[in-house]
Formats: sequence, structure tokens, C-alpha cells
Amino acid sequence: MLEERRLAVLKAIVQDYVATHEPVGSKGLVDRHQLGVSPATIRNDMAALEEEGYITAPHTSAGRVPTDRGYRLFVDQLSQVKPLSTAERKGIDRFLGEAADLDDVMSRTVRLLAQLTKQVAVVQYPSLSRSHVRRIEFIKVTDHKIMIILIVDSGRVEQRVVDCSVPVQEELLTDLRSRLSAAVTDQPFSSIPSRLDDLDAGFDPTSQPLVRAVIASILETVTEKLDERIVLGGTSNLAHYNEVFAMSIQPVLEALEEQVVLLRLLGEASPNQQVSVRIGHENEYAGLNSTSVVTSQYGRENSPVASLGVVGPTHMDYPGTMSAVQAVAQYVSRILSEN
Amino acid sequence: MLEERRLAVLKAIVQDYVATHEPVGSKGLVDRHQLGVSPATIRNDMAALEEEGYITAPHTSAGRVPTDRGYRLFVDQLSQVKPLSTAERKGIDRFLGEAADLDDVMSRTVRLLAQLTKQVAVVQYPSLSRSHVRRIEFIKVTDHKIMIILIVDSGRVEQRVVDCSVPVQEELLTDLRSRLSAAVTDQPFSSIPSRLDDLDAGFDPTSQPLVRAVIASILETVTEKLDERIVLGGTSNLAHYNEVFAMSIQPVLEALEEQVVLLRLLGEASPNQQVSVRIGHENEYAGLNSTSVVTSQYGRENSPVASLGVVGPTHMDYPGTMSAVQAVAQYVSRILSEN
DNA sequence: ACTTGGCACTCAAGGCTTGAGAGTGCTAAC
DNA sequence: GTTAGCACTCTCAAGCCTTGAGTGCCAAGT
Repeated sequence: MLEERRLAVLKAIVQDYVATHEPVGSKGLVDRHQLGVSPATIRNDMAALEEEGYITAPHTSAGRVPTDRGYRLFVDQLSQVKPLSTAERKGIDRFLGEAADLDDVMSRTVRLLAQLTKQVAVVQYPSLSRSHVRRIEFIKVTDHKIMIILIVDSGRVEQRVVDCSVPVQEELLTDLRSRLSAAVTDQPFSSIPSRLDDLDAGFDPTSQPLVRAVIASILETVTEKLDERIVLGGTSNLAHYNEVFAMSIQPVLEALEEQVVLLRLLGEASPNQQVSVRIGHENEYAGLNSTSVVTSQYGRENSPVASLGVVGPTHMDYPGTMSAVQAVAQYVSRILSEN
Repeated sequence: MLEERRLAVLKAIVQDYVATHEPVGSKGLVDRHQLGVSPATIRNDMAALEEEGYITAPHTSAGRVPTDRGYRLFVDQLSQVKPLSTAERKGIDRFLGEAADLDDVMSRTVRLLAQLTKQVAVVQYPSLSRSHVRRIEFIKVTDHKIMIILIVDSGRVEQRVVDCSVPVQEELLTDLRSRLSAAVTDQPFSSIPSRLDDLDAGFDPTSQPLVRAVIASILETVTEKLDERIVLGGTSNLAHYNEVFAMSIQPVLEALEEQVVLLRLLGEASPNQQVSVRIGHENEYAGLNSTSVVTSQYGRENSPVASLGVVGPTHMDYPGTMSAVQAVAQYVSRILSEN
């Protein structure tokens, strides 16, 4: 009874604060929500909530503002993901359905997510480390250069040029093609290093240097570019709440420029939940301490290939954002599995 | 004599304003520059300059601030590109020299430019429309899907998958390869449409539908992706002068998200000059009316393949920015021509 | 044992005034 | 054509006051 109302009060505070971005007081709370008690009672509850660290007052005579801990409780216990309207679902479907190739899917996804949430969207390309090789090909570009092309089941294509010290014979290329193809086709990327390890032994000794160069190059691609690509969108949404709310967007922009930070951000998603939310100081990277990050993995059920999400102010509409992120992740998964 | 000093005054005003970002008055001018006359004389000159629209006073008792027109005169007549120090040149060389492939060159360039100018850097990938096809390849991905790979002389690689209604025969693929290869190898992209126009006529009637699909797909790639790729960097530099100077960065961020706007921006470069500068309202796009854009083309002498540049506040260090942009463009040109 | 009304208290925000300082324009003299 | 002097204008920052929102606590009510 007692405890229950306190939670209701916290919920109401979060909702009001998210809506208005202004500290919320006891009077306003009872006006806008049917709490059935007087402001004085609410004040007692608020005092208790403040004691426990869920809310805080910016100064003596202002209302209360949720703390990171308060948002956390809200997200964990007090909010439920609100389903999207069918109109929204239709819109997503149509917009993403038009995409032609993987690049197109990614760029459409990021725009969609930014527009849907009015925040900064972050979308990671399907990670190689969690993909399988669909095919490997070799093209002789010039006498001394061959291009290796890796086609991945997620639709990604990676290419790389290898310089050779000796002219490449057509037969050798054919040989390479068939042997490497046999070794890696339909295999997960993570197993490639071990599979290529002693493959050079089977070749004619004179061509072994070249074979080794090729193998080294493949391994480089595999390890270097593993999760590399990330697309960003909706950065201008940052400016919007920069003006209203007093907070610098510089550290946030800096964080968004760092691939490494973004990868960590997306990688940290807790795997057991559908949607992962990190609030304020829960983010490891200091520049994002005043933002929340909502992410979800996408890909096949139980075997995600990558993550996507949004970065926004801690006082965001969590239910709405979470449902948007989740829905988009599901749609992307579906689109990718259709190819 | 008279006219000459007026120009010197304008130059001094621009320099001081760029350095301090504060309106500059007559007293300070004579203090900081050896003009050899008294503040009162300067005041007369300033009144004249204001009359002609080169400077303006934000309010009655503040100093003067250059107008877009003033900056324009400064850039055209009063500034000289200052050469980079050898240390800087060395640094650029080293940093860009390490790049492995085209993606790497582009991403390093954009970071370099942002760091050098402390502004937002914009780098366009070598434009297909101004490149030549180096090679065309076909790979059978599945029975009904073939992948077309276009290798471009600038190092770019474009790929595309075509769905076929009928299974593809290996001989047809070989046939395609040789004929299309003969038709487009080493040809400029702009000539491809006409070259592919009636190529399907030479094929076996039963395979013509497929051939046409392939040709259509190539044409699509050629026309759609012509100039598409642009990389951005240093966005967080925007925030820096957002705080000091009272101006919203939202429209700028919005502009930077629009590929189309960026392409126009880079495309408008006047071809006869090495470095193009557009100041404030000279930019067509309204969101960039309070910024200046400094761009340069890169590529072979007399046949540029794309552009790069920076976007910054109108009160930027023009000589420094222009020299940085020019130098980076030259280095990128060199790196690309070495491959 | 909660809840409630009342009341004193605190503090930020906005409005107003004032003084200082910077910079100008004009005029008269050089 | 240049300069010194001077009156004038306007912004900016500081200080002061008022206002109003909101709290915390206490004593009374249920």
C-alpha cells in the first residue's frame, strides 16, 4: 500500500518530467494524476524517494527530478513497452521494404530510427565475426595484383587487393579458388584462421610465398574489419535539446565520432534481454554520462549478427524509444533473412 | 594612398576579428597594427568601409565586424595562402601514407582535415562519373543470382547482385564476361550507357532477357551511385564555437546529414581556381548561410575525380584553412595516383 | 499509524535601476 | 587630409527587490 503508492509517485514524476523537462512538484502531481491523496502526503513520499536516491531536487525550492537510479527503476519495473500503431508498422515495413541492397537497408534503417525516436540513431553493419562466408573469389586485376572478394551471408561484401612480387599464373588462381573455396565456404568467420592455417602446405613450393600473402591478407581482413562499419543518423536532433536543456553536446558528438566507443556501446548489450537500456552513468564512456543508450541486437533468433540503437537524453521517452528500437530491429532481421 | 589604407584597415579588422571573435574598434586597431595614423582617421575609413558594405556594427557603440562581402574582399585580394610548415607536411605525409586501401585513405583524410582545421571536414569518394572502368567481373552467387563487380581506376569497387528468373549457365557467364569486358574496360563511366546500349543484340535470343537485366543493373549502378559516397568528420568541432558564438548549429548539422546538399556543396567548386571559398550567403543552401565552405578538387592535374573541403564559421582563418585544404587535396591526389 | 491543512522558510528567476566602459560621429583646428 | 576633443549612445554586469513555486515540519484530524 505504502510502498505501492511511492512507486506510483516515481512513475508519475518520470512521466511528467519527460513530458515537460521541468522539475515536478507535489501540487502538479496530484493535479495531473489520480493519486487520491493530498500534496502533503505526496511530499512525504517524495522525501522518502529522495532519501533512497531515486529523485533529487536541483535546488531548495524547485520540484524533483528523477536520478539515473530513478529512471532505472522506472525502466525495470514501471514501464511497459508500448506497441506501435499499425500505421507506424506499415510505414516501417514500406520504408525498409524498398531497400535494394545491404547498404540501402542500413542507411534506410538509420534514417528511420532517427526519425522515429527524434534522437541519434546508430546502426552497425552485420558483424563479420558472427557471419558465415558464403563464397570466396579471386580476380586478377593486373599481373601483380589480385583482388580477393569475400561474400558474406548477411549480404556484406568485402574486398581487398594483394600485391604479389611475382606474376600470377592463371592456373594458380584457379587452384587457389578451389582450395580456399573448399576450406571456407559456408564456414563461420571465427573459424577461418584455423582453417587457413596450414593450407599453403598443399601448394607447389614456388607459389607458396604468394599463397601465404593471400592468406595473410584474408586473415587481416577478417580480423581488422570484423565489426568495423557503423552508420550514424539524426545528429541534428542533438542540437534540438541542446538549446532547451542546458548541456553541452560536444562530448556526445565526440563520442559519436569514435568508432571504438560506438562499437563498445553496441557490443555491451546484455544478451538475455531483447532491448538493452543504459542510463546516464551506467555508460562506461564519460562523454555519454548524461545520455541514455537504448540498443537491440538483430539477426536470426538466438544468433544475432549485430546491434542497432539510439543515443538520447536521459530524460527520454523510454517506453516509446524501446518499442521503436525493438520494432526496427525485428524488421531489419526479417528483411535480412529474406535475402 | 587613401584607398590603400582603407584596404589595410579592412585586412586588420578581419584578422583581429578572426583572432578574438569580438567586434574591433578604432583604438585597438592602431594599437595592434602599425597603421601610422590616429584612431580618428581610422574611424573615417571605417565609416567609408561601412558605407560600402564591407563591415558593419552590431550596435551603436560596439566595434565593427566584417560582413560576408568584407570577407570576400579579404579572401580575394588581401590574403595569401600561407605555406604549411615542413613539420606539418611531414605529418600529413606520414599519416596518409600509411593508408592501406581506398576506404582507409578516405577516412584518414577526413580525420586529418578536421584536425588540421579544427572544423568539419567533408571528403567525397572519387566520383564514378569522372573515373574509368578498370575491369568488370561476374560471379555466380547462386543459380539465380549473379554478382557484378566493377573495379574502378580510382580504387573504388562497386558490386551489385542481380536476380535472374532462369538459372545462369556457366558459358553464358563467360560470354558475358568477355563481351562486356571488351565493351567497357578502360572506358570512362560517362560513356558506358551508350556502349552497353545494343550489346544484348549479339547474344543468343534465349539469354537476352538475362543480359538485359544485367545491363540494366549496371546502368543503375552507374547512374545511381555516381557520386554517392561522402564521409564526414570533426562534427564535434561545431559544438566548440556554438558555445562561444551565439548561433545554432542545428541547421548546419541538418545540412551535413543531407548527402544531396553536401554533393552540391562540393560540386559547386569553381574549376579554374585551386581552392574555392564560399562565404556565408554565397552558399545556396540556407542552413549554411552563416558558415563558409572551403573546397578543393583532387585527382590528376586537369582531370579532378572528386572534391574535399571543410565547413566552418564565416569568421574562420581563411589563409590557414585554404592552405590546409589545398595541401590535403594535393596529398590525396598523389596517394591515389601512386596506386 | 497515516493523512492532511497550515505556515514559515528558502531559493531561483525576472524586472528594474545604475554605473562603468567602449566606441562612435561630429566639429573645429592643424 | 589628419587629428584632438567632446558629447552621445548603447551594451553589459552588478546589485537590489519582488514574486512565486515548492518544500519541510508540526499539530490536528481520522
